[in-house]
Amino acid sequence: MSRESQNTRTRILTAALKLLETGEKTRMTDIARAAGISRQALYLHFETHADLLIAVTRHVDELNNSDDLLAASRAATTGVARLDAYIEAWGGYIPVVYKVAKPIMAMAETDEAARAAWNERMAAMRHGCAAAVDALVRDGRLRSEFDAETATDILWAQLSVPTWVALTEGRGWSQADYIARQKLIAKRLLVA
Amino acid sequence: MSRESQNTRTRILTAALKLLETGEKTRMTDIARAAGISRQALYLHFETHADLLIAVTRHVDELNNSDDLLAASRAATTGVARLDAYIEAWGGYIPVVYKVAKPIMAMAETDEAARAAWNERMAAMRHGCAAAVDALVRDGRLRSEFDAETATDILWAQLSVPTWVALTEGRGWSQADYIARQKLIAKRLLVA
DNA sequence: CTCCTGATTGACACTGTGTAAATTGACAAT
DNA sequence: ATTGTCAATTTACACAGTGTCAATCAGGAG
Repeated sequence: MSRESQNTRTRILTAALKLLETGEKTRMTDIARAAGISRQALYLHFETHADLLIAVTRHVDELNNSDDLLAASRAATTGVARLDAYIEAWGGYIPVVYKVAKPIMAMAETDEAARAAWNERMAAMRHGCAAAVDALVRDGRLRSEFDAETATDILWAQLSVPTWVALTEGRGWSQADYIARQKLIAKRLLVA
Repeated sequence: MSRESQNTRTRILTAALKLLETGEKTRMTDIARAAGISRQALYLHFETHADLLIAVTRHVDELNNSDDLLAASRAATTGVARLDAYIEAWGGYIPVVYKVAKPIMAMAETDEAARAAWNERMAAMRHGCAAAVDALVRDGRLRSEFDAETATDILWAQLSVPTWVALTEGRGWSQADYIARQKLIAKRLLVA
């Protein structure tokens, strides 16, 4: 809790983040070595491995002012503009958060805390989708074949991290391709 | 290789499949106990845990005559009919294969053999998507905003297992909803 | 000086995968 | 009936990684 321990905590988060970004292993041993402390000392700052990685994602959110991302799309006037802005914002943030999110997604299979943290994140993302869909509804421009909730589900799945991974890492889409095509897809699916 | 060992091998696969289908743990110990042999004896039949699970997926494919699934969509005359038939066939097969595929997907993060097996499966699935898109091209009904390869990528990502998981398990879509909506989505995205 | 706090070290428990050596058991050949 | 063979099996072990515990050290605040 002291100033000193805060520094160490930040040092750990920074070291772990660096490992994650360079794609290196992030076992407790590796993180400890990277942070210049003993493995056991990590447990003074974080309950478990999962808790540490979750804290890193929060740290990344802070470093990138992730809240500001939503502000941009909220500022849009029309529903269509808002949809575009949201895809631009979230789609651009995925590559930033992915390297940190990847081990958490993997852990989510077995670890309850990791699963909860990831679900929370996905719920927040769906919230953004719902806001865009609602804006379309207000403009009277949501396609009639889907109700608002179904449309939100579709957009949410379309913008999910696994889909991004499949198209960029799996199929070689550039980030620019990804954003441009997702905008096209979303408009075709949802906008009347 | 003997008749006897084939029986044991099949017994192991059957036991493992049953565990997977009931959602129980599938550590080597669990599979061995379910098959009525010692854990170590499993290694006489399968090199590693991953190899065993991969063999189970192949076993499932055989039990369900997975090749016949494609036959149905190949028989379709028009491109649109083929697209529908493919979504029906593959979309219906996902819940069958998912319970077995899930641990393989999880293992794919760390295990090379699991990753290769899963990638192969996804490549085969994409092949089916490509065939449907090509049929649309032949009919001159593929939307002009995407070329055939991009359209295939989009369909492939749309029909991916993670997307199915998100919409059914994550959002509560029934299997019937899933199939019907995916058909709508695919037609809207790809058919002129 | 003493107390407090964070960090360190070394040892250990636990889970799960994979390996090695010794043993069993069935069956065929003589 | 005896022996040899070979697959199948079991007991025991090695290894990696997480998390826990106890004893100790170093430095600053009172």
